[in-house]
Amino acid sequence: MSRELAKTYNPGEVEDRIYDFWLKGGYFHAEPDSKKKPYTIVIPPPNITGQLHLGHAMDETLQDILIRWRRMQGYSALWVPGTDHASIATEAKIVEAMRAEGITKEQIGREAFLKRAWAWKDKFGGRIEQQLRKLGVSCDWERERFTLDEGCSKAVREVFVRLYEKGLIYRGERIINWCPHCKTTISDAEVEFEEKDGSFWHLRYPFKDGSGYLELATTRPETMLGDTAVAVHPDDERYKSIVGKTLILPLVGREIPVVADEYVEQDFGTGVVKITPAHDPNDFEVGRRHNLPVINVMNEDGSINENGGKYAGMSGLEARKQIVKELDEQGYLVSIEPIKHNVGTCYRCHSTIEPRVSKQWFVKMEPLAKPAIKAVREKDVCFIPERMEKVYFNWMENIKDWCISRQLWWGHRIPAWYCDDCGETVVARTAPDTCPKCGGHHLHQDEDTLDTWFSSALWPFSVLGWPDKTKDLEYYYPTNTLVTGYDIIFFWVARMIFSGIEHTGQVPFHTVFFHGLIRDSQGRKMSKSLGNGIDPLKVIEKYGADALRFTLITGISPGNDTRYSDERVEASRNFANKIWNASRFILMNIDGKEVPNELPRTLSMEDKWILNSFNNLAQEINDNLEKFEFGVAAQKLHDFIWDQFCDWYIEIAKIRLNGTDEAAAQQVRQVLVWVMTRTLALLHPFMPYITEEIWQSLPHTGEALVMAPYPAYDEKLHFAEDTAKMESIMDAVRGVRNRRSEMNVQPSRKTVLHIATAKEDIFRAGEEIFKRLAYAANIEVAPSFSLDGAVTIVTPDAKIYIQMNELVDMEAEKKRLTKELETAQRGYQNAQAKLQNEKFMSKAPEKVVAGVRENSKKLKEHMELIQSSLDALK
RNA sequence: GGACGCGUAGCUCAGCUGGUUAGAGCGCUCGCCUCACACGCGAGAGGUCGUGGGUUCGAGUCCCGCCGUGUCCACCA
Repeated sequence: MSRELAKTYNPGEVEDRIYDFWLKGGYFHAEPDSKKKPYTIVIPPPNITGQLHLGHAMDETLQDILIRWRRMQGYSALWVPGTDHASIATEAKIVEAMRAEGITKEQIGREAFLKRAWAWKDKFGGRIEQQLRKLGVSCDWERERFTLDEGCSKAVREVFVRLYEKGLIYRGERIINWCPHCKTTISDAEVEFEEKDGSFWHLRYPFKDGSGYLELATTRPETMLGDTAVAVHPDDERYKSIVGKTLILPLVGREIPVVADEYVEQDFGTGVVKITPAHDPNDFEVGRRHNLPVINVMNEDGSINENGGKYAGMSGLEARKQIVKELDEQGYLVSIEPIKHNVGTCYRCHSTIEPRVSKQWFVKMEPLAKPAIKAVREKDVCFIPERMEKVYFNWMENIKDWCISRQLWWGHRIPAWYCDDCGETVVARTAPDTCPKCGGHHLHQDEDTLDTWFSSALWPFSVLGWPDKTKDLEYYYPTNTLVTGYDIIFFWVARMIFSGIEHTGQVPFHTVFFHGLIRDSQGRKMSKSLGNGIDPLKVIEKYGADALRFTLITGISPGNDTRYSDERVEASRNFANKIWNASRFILMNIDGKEVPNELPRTLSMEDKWILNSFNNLAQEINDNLEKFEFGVAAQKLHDFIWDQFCDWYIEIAKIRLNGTDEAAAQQVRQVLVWVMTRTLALLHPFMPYITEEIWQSLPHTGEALVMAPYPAYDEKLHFAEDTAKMESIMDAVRGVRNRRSEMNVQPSRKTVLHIATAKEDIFRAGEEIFKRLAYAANIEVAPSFSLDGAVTIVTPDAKIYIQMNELVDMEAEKKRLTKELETAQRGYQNAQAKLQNEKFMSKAPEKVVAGVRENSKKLKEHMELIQSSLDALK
């Protein structure tokens, strides 16, 4: 076969073709196999409304590396893909699209709305999956899931009913976070605090008995409409006498008591707090302790309701203005103080959250959190990096009940029915026909849906078939590794852990790998508002998926953020091109020849050296992947391929390839093919496309690299002696190149090298290497030479003379040698100081002492050789 | 208020349980279109590892203080 290969790698031509090849081969599909060990990852399901961004790209790349690696190692590696219905985000988008058409969801009703939503899902749900494929991810697409599909929905209902029956789900009136824009509750985790400029209104409330006023301050004056008390600290001497007295609420006229409660901070403000149980979580608690009435003064859209008297109908802001104005007019406003304070906002739309009392469904968290804390503490679930545990513990140990009902339509409808006849609440897996209490037939289902995260919390087992006892569940669960960003540790990771333990009796995964976030080249978070987002698909189009993948993992370390820049992708693209050209070189040299993919019987020094290096590499890559050190693994692969294989081995291989000895040429061809194909295997999880493409064109066994065995350390490839020899020669070559470069000798000018060494055999064997890589006309090797006026190079094992008298600047040469001597002397003295240090000798480990001793000896010899060169110049 | 991360070459970052002379990519300088690759080859310059102490035979690495920077949690009306 003869193929003209382009000088540069063209990913666009390769990627789709290779991906199709993988799909046709069914390589990504996994089934339970008793002969194999399972390895499972479930994808963090992206939102159906979402577009692929760099965060996904990194997340998926890391998972794909793990899955491909384990698959090649012989595991039954399953990667379950899927998407999340993302109730609040999706519903917002659909409502927005409807607004463009001039319709609201209320107008069309629930059923029609859901019809639209599913149509939306069908239209856009596939988009992100197609985008994922472009990255080269090896998900088992036959098992694709959706959080709102039948199986997941069944799991959701099952969980809800079980928790309800255990008393861990309840419905009650509590203070919840209300988003007036999304018109739904959100959980505490979904509230983001933002520092904003605000005002502190100092007010005074009059005593009923006319004995004056009590001064207090508030940041939300409009909530006074719902005030049902004023509180002071029980130990506060200033106010002890007034506890129990009655105040008249200005503007409203309601009589409210002064209560004593420890919640009040004496040193803050005036030490007096107005209590609005319906609109502040702390006030709610105070209200409970003192049996205060709860007066809700707010509508769903944040406007004032009928409890607000004449302010009813005004928006929150309007009411605030009007109330402040009237308070001022009537002498109740003391002062206005500007302050900065944290305001809770909705994580989706960033509207200010209005806390208000409402009847909602909650999950009782404490009993669920306890075993989940234990599982992480006892390392049944390991966090990488470990420090993320602290964040988790801090949250779990202070956990509050989880508000799970949402006033949305797109989501899992709460499986609760209310009897219109007797008011009974029925929670069931399927819709009940009759009320179990009164036998009535008039039941209506709760209008609300569940928090999106309620279904994603079940993802690791719902996608495997739970609550049914499936083969998949038995074989693939618990899953092995969860890969995600540290930003969703509360939303998702924590909730999966307690859900897994509660419902399956097992942790959902044994390891959580937290990667960092990707920032822009200036270190800023990528966001729509900044417009600094990068479209991974455009990057792939320009540089290739492999280049993007490699960029996203080079230099990363667990849990730390990284910066994206085009320059870094270019570097990865260049690396891909380097590999491409190395393979082009090999293909060129085996073209038309029968080259088996096996090691030849005899191996040269350099063959053994490269095999030894490759072997160490295999060991290191496996070790680093076990430790999730992706950045280190990528670096090692890069260095081996570029520095060792291309820059040295291929260059040296040319000697035999272009020589007259056909047996030797065949030998080196085999080594090239052997090392290249296995290096491609090592690299495959990182850069799947180019490696598969090249591997297919080289002699190989097996039908696809994606299923080829992953190289591991092999004792038979350990060649210490030849590696040391090769290093000696490489040192000498580098030394000669260095000297020639310093002296500006043209590469075309070949010179004779006189090599004085005790290891004559080694250097004689390297003759051709010197000729090719060190511009030698030929070499002379002997224990010593007596040459005048030559430039000398001193390496650990040799002293090399280059005879170029006319080019030698004696003074410069002297200076250089003196400097080199000084460096060596410093090192030697350093080593000697250690060897003479009794404490070092007695306390340092044997290995370290031996190392220093060896080093000291070498430096001594080195110094002597330099000295002799210096002497020769005089 | 609490917790955590980061501060290493001009830039972006590695550096695992402390152990010889601290690394890479990009950028820069010099020389090369050497028959795989100029998305390349060879060579080079460039670092008091934020700072002050401490532990140790030995600290970029461990401990404490400080400075700068970033993030998370809590939230005082």
